[in-house]
Amino acid sequence: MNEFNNSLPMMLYRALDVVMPEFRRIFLEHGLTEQQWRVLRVLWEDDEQPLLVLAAKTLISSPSLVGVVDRLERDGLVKRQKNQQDRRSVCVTLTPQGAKLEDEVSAKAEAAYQALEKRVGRKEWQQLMTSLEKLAVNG
Amino acid sequence: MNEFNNSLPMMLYRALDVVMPEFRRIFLEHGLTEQQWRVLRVLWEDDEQPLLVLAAKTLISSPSLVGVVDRLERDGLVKRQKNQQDRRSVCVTLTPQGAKLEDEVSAKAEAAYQALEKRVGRKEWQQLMTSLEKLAVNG
DNA sequence: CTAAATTAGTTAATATATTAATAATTAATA
DNA sequence: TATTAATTATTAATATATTAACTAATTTAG
Repeated sequence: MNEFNNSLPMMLYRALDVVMPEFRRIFLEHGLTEQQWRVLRVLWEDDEQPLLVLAAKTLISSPSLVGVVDRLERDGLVKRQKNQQDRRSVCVTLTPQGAKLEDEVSAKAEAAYQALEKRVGRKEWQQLMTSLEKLAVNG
Repeated sequence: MNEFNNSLPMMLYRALDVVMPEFRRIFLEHGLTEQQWRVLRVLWEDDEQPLLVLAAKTLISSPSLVGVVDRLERDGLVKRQKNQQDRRSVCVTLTPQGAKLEDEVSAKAEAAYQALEKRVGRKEWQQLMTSLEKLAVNG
């Protein structure tokens, strides 16, 4: 069992299991799922992006993202806009309501993130990030 | 964008996105999903385990695991057995068919895993594992 | 010993993931 | 330029994730 339990994929899954619940709880307090938050998080940084770009930046596959954006649109947080240059493309944009949500959520999320970083320790944090970076490249 | 893109959670997700597709392809060749494989993988190592223990070892939540075991049972790979000592508990057991599958899948999965380890490099691999281990503990 | 708290497994409701396929465009090429 | 190929978003089918609630069985506390 030890082998499987300590395999790289399981270690990665375990890391996420340890880290994410607190963030999800914060998101839920504002009626957001983790994926919905990811989309908003990207749009807050840089509004008005094609769905495909959004998919890449949020690491959400296109088929999944369609649904996520559907529900964000249903809740009045984003809207779809057709691109006139390339009519295949759809731009996702924040509504005023979606933009406003940033203030309410980001502070808490940022605080939790800082607390996590502190808990892990700066040195260990850097080591982990460096390793993950390398894996993403030559994995 | 850079901040979010390089946040710990996103780095972890990206690592999994890089690592898992190849394994999933192998599992799919044998009609298995990743989660179904995880359950079998644990049972191959140690057959006949309560659902709750299986949930812990596979990192699949109980509600999800119920469905995974349902489908494994539907496909004749495992069966449920009621525990007479504690009638709340349900033991999940391999069928002969489920046990047989090990030979067909494990070799390929193991080969892919070794290849990955080689690609990453022993030293970097160890570093990453150590970091993930620490995160799992004090994250 | 019994009522209350706990535990194992499950169901329910909703959201997301995965793979394959499709419609509508746009780009590429013979 | 008439087609073929590639691209963007989407749908479809199935499987899984998440949170809450619920049932049955077992413990625990009083």
